[in-house]
Amino acid sequence: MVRRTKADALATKAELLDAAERLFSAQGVANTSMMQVAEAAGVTRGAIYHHFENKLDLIDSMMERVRLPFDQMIEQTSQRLVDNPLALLRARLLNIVQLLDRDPHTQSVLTILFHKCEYVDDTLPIHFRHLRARNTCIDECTLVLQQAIERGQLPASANPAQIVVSMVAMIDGIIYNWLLDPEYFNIIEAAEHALDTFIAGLQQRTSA
Amino acid sequence: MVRRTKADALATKAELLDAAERLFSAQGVANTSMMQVAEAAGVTRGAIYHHFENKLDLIDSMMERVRLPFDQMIEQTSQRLVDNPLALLRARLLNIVQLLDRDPHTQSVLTILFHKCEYVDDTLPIHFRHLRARNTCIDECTLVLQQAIERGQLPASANPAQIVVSMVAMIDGIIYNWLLDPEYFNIIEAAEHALDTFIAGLQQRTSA
DNA sequence: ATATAATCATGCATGCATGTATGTAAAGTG
DNA sequence: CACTTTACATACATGCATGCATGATTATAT
Repeated sequence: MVRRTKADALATKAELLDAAERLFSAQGVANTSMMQVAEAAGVTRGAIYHHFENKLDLIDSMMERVRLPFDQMIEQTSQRLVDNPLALLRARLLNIVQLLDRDPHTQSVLTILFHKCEYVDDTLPIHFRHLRARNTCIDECTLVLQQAIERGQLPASANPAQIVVSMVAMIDGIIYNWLLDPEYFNIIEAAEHALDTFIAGLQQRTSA
Repeated sequence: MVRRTKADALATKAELLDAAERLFSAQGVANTSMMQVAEAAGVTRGAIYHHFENKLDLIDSMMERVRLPFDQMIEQTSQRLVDNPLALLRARLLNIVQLLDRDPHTQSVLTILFHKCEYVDDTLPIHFRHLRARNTCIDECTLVLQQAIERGQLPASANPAQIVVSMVAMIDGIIYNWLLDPEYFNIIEAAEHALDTFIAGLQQRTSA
């Protein structure tokens, strides 16, 4: 087989990305060779170098396909909670783990980012995507928290930056541990319990 | 130089471990060759293979030197808080981040475990050490929480397993993010704030 | 219908990393 | 003072993985 049709080409490209996602999330990035990816996709290495410049470009394209949950959080959350900032914040953070719980692609990609990819200079563009998504998430949460303070849901003495660090760390930690062993606990229940308890603590400190 | 004295041999072995710790935490494990480690320690690769079987043995020996904070937590915490389980739990979890904040070796090793080491079959023995430490930490915290319930600090309806997942995830997330950028926030303050707020939430739910 | 360009396969060159085998000179041992 | 072992250095063999260059064949455009 040579020169398949344009639609076929797109199909093989997608299969290459699928294979990369599977292998990287299963064996690790550095531990997976281009040859393994090609074989898993049913082609040779030549096909990869036709569609992608190199390994990093392959990874980058693979990431490009999925919207990281931190990104998706912002647009997805309903607007009708705007008069209840604290509930909005809770809903948005929960949306992150809900997306992760339901979408296998997100699971694979986040597994790669958290556990199957060394954080080194070579792979910096990969992690930039991760960091950028998290930073916008942090900024967004900070804004919502300030609204919560303005509306009296939290005391004026509350430190939004400090609170956001705690809440994002909580979600990150839950995701980190759940990806290590998804059978160990239910991520939705864990996130709800953690968020609700933490928010309850914030509100108690309001009245204190 | 050939055949230095026995004391010198121990010194070079220590320098090899130091070099490995520095390079692995800076460049990643898979991205660092035995030659780089040897050069950084001022010897050749032959020296490494004399002291260690292979790369994995080198990493394992490097980990063996430090006690992971989750391990250290158990023995270190004072016993006089035994009549206040909740305070004991808080102290123990805080001890983890305090050790991390103060000890550079712990910082390097945890950086490797969290960010500079792919979680793959080849490096499984490495992560086993991490997981084992965390599991004993979880078990210990669960016990303390049950005591807190018995003493009425928490309602009988509280789910210790659920609470532990949240608290450990919180600490994990804080460590994870702090290691990414230690300048971004103060880890002690963040951990205290997160723990206190969460515990306050637990207690509020007690009275509810 | 012809020229062009796309889609991949194949082969090669190169470099790097690992592991091992061997050499060597001094330290340890009696 | 033998002579054995230790602590490394040096050298080699091997295997991969990458990147590129080229080839083959057909879709596609004009």
